[in-house]
Amino acid sequence: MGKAGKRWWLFKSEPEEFSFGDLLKAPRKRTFWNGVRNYQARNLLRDEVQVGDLVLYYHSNAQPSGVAGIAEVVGAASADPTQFESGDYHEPRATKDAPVWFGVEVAAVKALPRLVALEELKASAALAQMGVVRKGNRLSVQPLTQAEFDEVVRMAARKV
DNA sequence: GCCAACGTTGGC
DNA sequence: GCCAACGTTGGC
Repeated sequence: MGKAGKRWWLFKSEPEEFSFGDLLKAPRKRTFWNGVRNYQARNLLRDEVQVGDLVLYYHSNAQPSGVAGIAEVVGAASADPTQFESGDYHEPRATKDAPVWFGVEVAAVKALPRLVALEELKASAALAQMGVVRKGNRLSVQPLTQAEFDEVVRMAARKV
């Protein structure tokens, strides 16, 4: 932990659950990124994602799926409160002293001028290594290179 | 709704 | 520790 320098990430969210538009409408355009229940994604949130990092906000299970906006990490990892509540996100093994699941606070930076669909991401040679275009990659928190992040932003600025 | 890909669980 | 069964993700 305690890395130097900004990093770049892609966070997936189903827009029916919480879209980028919902984030823009949220108080102070912020939300706590909760509900991650995958250990690899949790480890990234807990150990790697830092305040100041930039996030591509990806809509999954959407028509079409793709990158909708840019967000920024504004709060360091803390226990996901939903693990202590009853319901789908409850985690019986979690205690306040030893939480199992973590989240970070994110804030909307801006919507992209247009959604960059998964189909376009797949068609870009520059993005061939990006996790989301690779078959079977279901991680909801994925690291990006700065070049990948910048390329998606550039694509969004171009007409289709 | 289908199903491929992957993660998790649990019997042994 | 192996691995089959099961559950989930997410594109299509």
